[in-house]
Amino acid sequence: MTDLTERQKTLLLLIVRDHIETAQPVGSKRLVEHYRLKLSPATIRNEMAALTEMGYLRQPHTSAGRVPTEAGYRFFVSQMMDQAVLPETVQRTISHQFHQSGADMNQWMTLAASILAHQSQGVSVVTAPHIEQVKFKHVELISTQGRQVLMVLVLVGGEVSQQILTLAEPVSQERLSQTAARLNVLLAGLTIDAMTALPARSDALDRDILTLILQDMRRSAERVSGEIYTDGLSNVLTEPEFIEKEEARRALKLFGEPATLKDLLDRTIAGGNVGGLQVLIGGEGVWEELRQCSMVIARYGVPGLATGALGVLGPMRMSYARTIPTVRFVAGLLSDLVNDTITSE
Amino acid sequence: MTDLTERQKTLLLLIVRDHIETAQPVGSKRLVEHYRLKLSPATIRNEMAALTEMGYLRQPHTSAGRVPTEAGYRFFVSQMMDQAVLPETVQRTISHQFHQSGADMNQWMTLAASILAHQSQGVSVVTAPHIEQVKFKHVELISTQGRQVLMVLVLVGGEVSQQILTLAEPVSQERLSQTAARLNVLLAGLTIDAMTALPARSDALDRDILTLILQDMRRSAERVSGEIYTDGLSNVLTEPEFIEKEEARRALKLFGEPATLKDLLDRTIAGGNVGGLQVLIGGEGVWEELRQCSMVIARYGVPGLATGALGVLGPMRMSYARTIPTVRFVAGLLSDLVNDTITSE
DNA sequence: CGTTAGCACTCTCCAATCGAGAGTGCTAAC
DNA sequence: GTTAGCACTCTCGATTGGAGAGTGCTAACG
Repeated sequence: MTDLTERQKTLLLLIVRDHIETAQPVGSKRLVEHYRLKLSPATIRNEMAALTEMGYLRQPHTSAGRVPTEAGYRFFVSQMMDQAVLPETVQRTISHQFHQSGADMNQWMTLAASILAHQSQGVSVVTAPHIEQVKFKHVELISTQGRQVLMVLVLVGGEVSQQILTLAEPVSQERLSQTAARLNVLLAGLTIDAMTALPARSDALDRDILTLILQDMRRSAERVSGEIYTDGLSNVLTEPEFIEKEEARRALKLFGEPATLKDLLDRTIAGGNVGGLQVLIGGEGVWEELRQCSMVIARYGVPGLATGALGVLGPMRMSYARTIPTVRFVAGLLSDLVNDTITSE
Repeated sequence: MTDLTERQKTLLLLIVRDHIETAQPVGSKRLVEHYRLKLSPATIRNEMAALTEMGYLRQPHTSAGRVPTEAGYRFFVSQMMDQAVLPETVQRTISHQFHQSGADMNQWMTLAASILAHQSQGVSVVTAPHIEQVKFKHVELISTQGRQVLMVLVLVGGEVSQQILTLAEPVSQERLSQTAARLNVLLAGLTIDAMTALPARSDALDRDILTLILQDMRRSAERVSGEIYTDGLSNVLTEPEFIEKEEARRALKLFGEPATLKDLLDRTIAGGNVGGLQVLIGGEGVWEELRQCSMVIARYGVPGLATGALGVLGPMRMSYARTIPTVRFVAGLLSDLVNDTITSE
């Protein structure tokens, strides 16, 4: 890594860049001509041989050009990381889109997924921010008919869940409202732990509802991330490396199943600090299905309060120069938005 | 259509069936051997020539076997329609899965999409049931902090929407609760029309909230169907006809965009009677993107109250014998579920 | 008259072949 | 350290030549 000469470094970067653009193995001659190097092809060949020796390049067959290995990409990305910036015009366009959309989490997520997919020409995933410390805020009980009751539960942070429950016997709306009012006072701002520590309620209805509330809150706490938004699935098929359907199918399948996807996103970036960007190249030897792919992922939100994850999946040959700053920028934007809506609690 | 002899009919059905199974053009010899026909290949050839003449079959090239045309498939499907039944064991398994899942619309939709995709090996789409006559049921106003207020709106039928709004100035939770209570009494059971006919409210807060409620209800009314659930996207790539990536890509793209998808589903089956099944073969000359595909779609729910749509997309060569009864069965199941939760209103 | 055997014909598919082109590694000279 | 020259290797595309499958037609058969 460090034992590369300056010339080797620039050469390696050029090769990776060229291969990302053309999807073709890059040869010495092409390199010289295309980038007007002040060196002869023969010299380049020597350097390329050295880089191959060191594991940064690979030849698909004896006489094709060179192709970056995962190590090669990794080097490229490490250079990119602290340098790539999104053009200001693009930044403004994106910001604009966000500010123009409603103040609705759902829309933000969809928009973020759409922007990521478009900019990167890859498949995007965004998980809704998840409140890390689940706290009760408000409950509402609405009688629908007979024994059916609609329970709407609001958590601190604005997460809302609804559930239809069937009581043992019909209960009037009046009594339901009283129960809700009672619980709202009693439970205001409590965490799960605080609620379980509460003495048992004498009223049977109170007890039942309380149990359901706890159940809902636990379910909410279990989720490491919220709902999943994805976009750009069809981009998978445009990439030349996915002519081999089997590879494409695997990756696509991974992304078609929200559960797996969420798992992947959560696990790779678990506990990751917000703002930090992570680039997974070639599945990092762990995810067989992603052997040919790369992912750029990041966490966003307010640590300790509410965070979510977002990322882009593409071929290993994806345009990092474009994707990395975009992911970073959108993550920042979402963090701000989350911050604005959350900190007021 | 009617001028087919009995023998031609059985032959045509066999050919379509065989081609669906093997994905290969079917020849006269194979047909005789594989189905132990009491005829010689030569006779079959004559009949096949006739069927080709009539437009039910097609030869990809001079000397390949025959392949069904869209008309051929259509004939096959029309035979299938009132005959195909889902094995009882499968029916039970599916019912079981539904009854085991929670009484949650969200879960039902996901489950339905998953079952359809699995059974048919195609891509499934399900739209949540949509209340056709939007009526107010309940509103809840919850102060989050300062001027931010969370409004939860419940419509008759259980549809819930939430929205964060920012008031001109801070308002106490007490005042919000009063406002909500007042509106709940005033608006109970009203339709959009009835609400607009209401005399203007004197209280400014009442007026603002009322406007927002109306806005939400209108938005809800505009949607012909609810949220979209889909599954089995990766199945697209397993089908041999999608080796030609371009076709696959088109169809996939169509399904990747919820908006388009919803439009397609709604338009094809708009006003269709619940229970009726519709089979779109080869895009019916209208949808260019689906030239190679077929869709089996149905509406479910309670007409005039709440209906949704569901369907399966696959290659034109899809297993109708499997897909048609599955779609029909799942539609029936969902109708029952919707009926159970809705009629009690 | 419907059915069947036989046969010539057509077309695809596959494998083998071949030459062009690209790129390399090595050696020797600058 | 850099470069020119050259022999070598390997892929890719076009071409070719069966093999195989399936057809349509004709003539014979019951």
